[in-house]
Amino acid sequence: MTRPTSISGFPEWQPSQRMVEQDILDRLRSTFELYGFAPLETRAVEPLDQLLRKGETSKEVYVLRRLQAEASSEDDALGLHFDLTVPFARFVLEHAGRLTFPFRRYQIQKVWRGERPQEGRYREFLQADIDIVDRDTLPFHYEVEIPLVIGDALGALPIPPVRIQVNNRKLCEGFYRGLGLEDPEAALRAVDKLDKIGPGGVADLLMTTAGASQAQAKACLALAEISAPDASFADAVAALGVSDPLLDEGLAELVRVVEAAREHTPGLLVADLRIARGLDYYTGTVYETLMLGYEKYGSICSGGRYDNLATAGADRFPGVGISIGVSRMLGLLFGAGALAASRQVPTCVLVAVPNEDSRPECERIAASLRGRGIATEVAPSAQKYGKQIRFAERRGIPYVWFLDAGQVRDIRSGEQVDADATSWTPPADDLRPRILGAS
RNA sequence: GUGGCUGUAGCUCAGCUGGUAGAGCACCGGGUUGUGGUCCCGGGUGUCGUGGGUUCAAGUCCCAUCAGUCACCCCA
Repeated sequence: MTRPTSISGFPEWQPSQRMVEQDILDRLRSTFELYGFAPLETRAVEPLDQLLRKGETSKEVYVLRRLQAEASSEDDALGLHFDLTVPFARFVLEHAGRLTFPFRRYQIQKVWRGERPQEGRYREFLQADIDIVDRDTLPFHYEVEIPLVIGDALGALPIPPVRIQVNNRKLCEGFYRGLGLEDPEAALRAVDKLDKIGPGGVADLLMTTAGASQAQAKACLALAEISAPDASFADAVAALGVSDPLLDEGLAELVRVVEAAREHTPGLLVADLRIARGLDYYTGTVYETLMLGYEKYGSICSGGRYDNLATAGADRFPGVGISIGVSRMLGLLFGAGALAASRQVPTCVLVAVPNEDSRPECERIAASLRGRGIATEVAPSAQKYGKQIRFAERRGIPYVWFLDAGQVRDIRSGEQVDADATSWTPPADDLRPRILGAS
């Protein structure tokens, strides 16, 4: 049989990496719950029409089909969800009667997209998503809160510092409207490419795809180039001399987001009027997040305000949410050698086995340590002690227990002390694997 | 999904214009009838991504495919 190989876009971490991931998920969960978000898991599949409802390109959705199924009815076709926001919107509509609003939930699950994989881009990946929805109307202050939660959540991780870039759809659309542009959506898409194709490229695109005149393109670019860590961006926008009610509304909102973040975590957030976001369902604040030093990898966490995602008949559930690309974040940092676990296994203590007759006694030692929360395993065979120490060393297990000597050895320092299995405790730092990264 | 680049040992790589594979590190065994990491001696551990083709002969040339990566697209 030929050796199996990996499948493009479906990453599998090594156990030591999975320990890092689990640690990170624990911390995210902890922060989310600290803010009162309730856990939710939705099924992996949604009806295809639900998934494609919001203009998603159908090509990137994996469709579910049984091997034996006849190539027939596409009405009941199922697809794997490509994000957690759309399934959540469906869940809210379906269970609105049982939920209390405003409803805030976090959801950490795999999602699937049929895109061409690259570094940090996968076909199966993990997202950690938070959303707040309310019935009929959603107070604006939740758009202020979301980036603060994320700032805390990411700030508690052993990753480089992050910068959340924020913009507001109302601001952009109001500006474009005030400018007299026909197609604000096209203008947004063009402006979004500023980093990639530069001002000249964006100007061309604005004129060819958004029907902008040279003057209008110039104004759009001037807007897009505005960026500030505080409310000063509002003056810069005002100086462009465009007036529109929606623009004013967006400006006021963005000022509130920026100022609140400045108080909560200075340096966390910056108003960046080039941020557009491809998704068309955003209607207010939009967020993107870069890791400092890893800007070229793009956003690891994005989201925004949406007003029409969870809507059915007269029921409207506007929401705001953001999603951390856990797999992307980890993949990039693993690849850069910027994140690792201090050992390959959870084991803290290896009990050396002097001879097989003593194995039961070794197991008793191990049980005693485990009983006090110390991860312990017993050596696989009664080899020479050197070999057993090596077994521990190769896995990064910090301590080896010697039954006959009644001692435990820190194999990193070589320090060996008398120890009693009913009372010995390792330093807190050694109890579990440490995560080595930029924290 | 479209196009480009890459694919040799666990890792980093060498292998010229075709002549059945090498280095460093890692790893394994021994020196050390039992407390490792230094040192000494010994060991290549490999379907040259995979499958075809050309050839007397393919790691090397051709085709396909898979995987990785980059750009487009899109986005976490």
